[in-house]
Amino acid sequence: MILNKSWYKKDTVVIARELLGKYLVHETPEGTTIGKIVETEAYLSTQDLASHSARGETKRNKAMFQEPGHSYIYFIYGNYYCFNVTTAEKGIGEAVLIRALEPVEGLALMKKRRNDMNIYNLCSGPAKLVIANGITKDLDGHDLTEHPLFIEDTENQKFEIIQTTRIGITKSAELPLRFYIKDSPFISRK
DNA sequence: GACCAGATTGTCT
DNA sequence: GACAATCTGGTCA
Repeated sequence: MILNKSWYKKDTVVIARELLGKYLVHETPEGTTIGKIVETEAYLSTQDLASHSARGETKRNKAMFQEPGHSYIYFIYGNYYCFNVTTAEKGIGEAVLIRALEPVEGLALMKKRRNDMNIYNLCSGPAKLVIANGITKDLDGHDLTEHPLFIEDTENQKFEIIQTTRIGITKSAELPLRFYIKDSPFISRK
């Protein structure tokens, strides 16, 4: 079942935790890929200088200020895209970065896109999972309750959640806003 | 118009 | 473990 709009109406940090274990599904002409979310990071509006929204809305981060439950995809380091789920009310500017997935379906397609045979290296990083799932900038601002890109609920699963500091940032690096499933071999970094 | 930092990855040591 | 590659948006260093 696709997570509906009302599911996204809660605190960004709560969503970051609850997205763990959910399925990210992308349907393309080449086939469908599904990955279980095993690692996320929350980016807040205020008191979070690492967030793109810290200095207000611009053309680039526009999607971040939409209603919750949309995608925010941005280009970084000249080569890569990162995929976020928007949260918080329209105009606030918060989001959850999806950092790693456990491949569930469409493994052959993911391998083809990633040019790599090792499943532990297919989606173990924010830019890697974007490539493996064929996500493009065209999907920036996409409503994640609609096809072809959406997040699906899963059966109740039991796992322990680890909360720690975020990765790859210099500002507000001390904030404990990163979450991942304990002992998952598919996360980006320990 | 120019300059610089950046929510990363792959490659080399 | 260290660092280069690569380019766009935001700021004016």
